Amino acid sequence: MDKGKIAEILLETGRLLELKGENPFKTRAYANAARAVENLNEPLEKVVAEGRLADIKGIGESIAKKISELEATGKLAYFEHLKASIPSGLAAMLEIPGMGPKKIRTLHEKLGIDTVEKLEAACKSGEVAAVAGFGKKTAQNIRAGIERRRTYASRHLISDGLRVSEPMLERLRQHPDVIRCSAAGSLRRHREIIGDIDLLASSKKPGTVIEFFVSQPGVVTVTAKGGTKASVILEGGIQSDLRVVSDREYPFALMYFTGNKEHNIVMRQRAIARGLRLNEYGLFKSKEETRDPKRLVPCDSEEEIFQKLDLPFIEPELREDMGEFAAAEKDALPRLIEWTRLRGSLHNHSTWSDGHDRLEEIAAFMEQLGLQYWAITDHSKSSFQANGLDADRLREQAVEIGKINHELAERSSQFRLLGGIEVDILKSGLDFSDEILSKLDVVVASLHQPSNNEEENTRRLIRAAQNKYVHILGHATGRLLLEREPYPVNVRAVIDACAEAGTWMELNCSPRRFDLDWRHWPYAKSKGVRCVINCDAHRNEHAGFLRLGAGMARKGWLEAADVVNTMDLAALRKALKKAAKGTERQQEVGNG
DNA sequence: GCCGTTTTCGGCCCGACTGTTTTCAGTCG
Repeated sequence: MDKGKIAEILLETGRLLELKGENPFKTRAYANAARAVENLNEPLEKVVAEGRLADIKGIGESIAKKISELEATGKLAYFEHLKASIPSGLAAMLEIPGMGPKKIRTLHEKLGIDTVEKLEAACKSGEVAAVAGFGKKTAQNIRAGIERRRTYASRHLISDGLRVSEPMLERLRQHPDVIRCSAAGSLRRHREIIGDIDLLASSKKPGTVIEFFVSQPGVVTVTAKGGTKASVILEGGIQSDLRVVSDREYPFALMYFTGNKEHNIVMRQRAIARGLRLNEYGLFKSKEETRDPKRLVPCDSEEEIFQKLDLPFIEPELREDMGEFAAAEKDALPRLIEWTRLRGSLHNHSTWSDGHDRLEEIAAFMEQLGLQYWAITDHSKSSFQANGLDADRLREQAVEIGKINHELAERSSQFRLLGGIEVDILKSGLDFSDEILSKLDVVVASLHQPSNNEEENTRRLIRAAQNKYVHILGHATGRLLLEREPYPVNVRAVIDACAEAGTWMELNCSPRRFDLDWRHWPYAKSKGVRCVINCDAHRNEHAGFLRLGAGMARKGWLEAADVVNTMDLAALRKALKKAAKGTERQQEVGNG
């Protein structure tokens, strides 16, 4: 059983225990253990086999046993019993905003409510409002919550979040009473999926800023409004929370609300270990929780707060409690890539297959953006639904690209199109022969018709990676965020194969993909696999994905040197001569 | 249920907001 599934079961176990009214620290222990499993940096079966489970922080004797059982049998008796003892509808109710384990339990005990439908009916009939501790308002809110959940998903692509948050921030910035403001939370950490948009502002007049915020265009509903905090639902269904603090508190609040939760806990513990106390209002010289300004250790920026806790600045993207503290202690934090270092994209489409823009339009647009190169890698013939190219059309396209490049050269432009293909990885091998592939500038190999069999998919990808004319493995797991799970594949084995063959891996920066996932990049990097941040552009505006992709690469701890398309055109052309790469390797061996 | 270079028992991050209370519980982040 893979670790993702095991983590899921542990998480679910914790949730069920919550519904049972278990000690909250016990329920949290399951969530922590799930996280520890998820973030494990080596094969779970190896850790289990060597009896080292309980050595992992967050996993003790009891949960170690449960993980072993899951690993060995694929089942957990404890979990099955637990699940059978709790109506499945109760767990579903946890998803309703405002409904926590206590309320769910109360309603279940008092009214026998065990499904969302019954809950809705009981709210309507007034039964819920009559229960002690509940009231009309609560019943109303529950109904609204159910309704809202039906209308809007509570998870959103980061691109959707940025689209509404950036103009909102811009308006806040221009408000005369706003001193500083920023996105915080998962958006600032650049998670691929966000639940809501957290915004933070500093002001001497928080009330006016809150009023301004809730009256913004695009605000559909105000769900909460106080003196320093408000929550709204924006058009499109994204929730946005604004907190307003004093400017002195701002850096502390920014740090606090950027999180993530686990990162913050470590920060607080570091403060406590130094006889200090950290919260969203400040860093205080006190052993007790306090907001006493006389005890404040003043800090103007997040940098200073980190400094006071003996740490270098940790970039928001790294604040996931996934090794950033250990790296910071060793002064080994990466110098993260900046998106402005990117010179082009090596996987894109045109009207020759399923893209929106013509070659000359693409060249003009990308040149204008100041990029140095843009590879045209349309689909290969087996992707007939995408109007894939056969060998003849591929040749014709190469001629067209040649003409455009010739014109560019004539007027001394530094920009060039590169010719290539996104070749399908079929069951039988690649969709084009080596002979054809060998003539192209850029070959991206992608699996578009995966099987349900992990070994088969893995084998196909590895074979493609080993082909000496394949430069890049495209979107290696095939996931579509919020739409489609990745196909089953042993990602580590594929990474290992790419490392071995010197094949680059794509970080597909379409916001629906972000594939390979940022969580895999530290491993890929450790193996020496280089990353290509590719737009997979189907229209010119998709060039903007480069910025999002760089954000994801940052989350994956990547530096400019790890990313192929930070190279200038001349260096890239050299690197693309994959046959030459093989030669280089041989030479290295020969020389070594 | 986990954890410990002051601890193998007694902690475990903590404040804002809401609604139902009139001093607090539940939820959320």
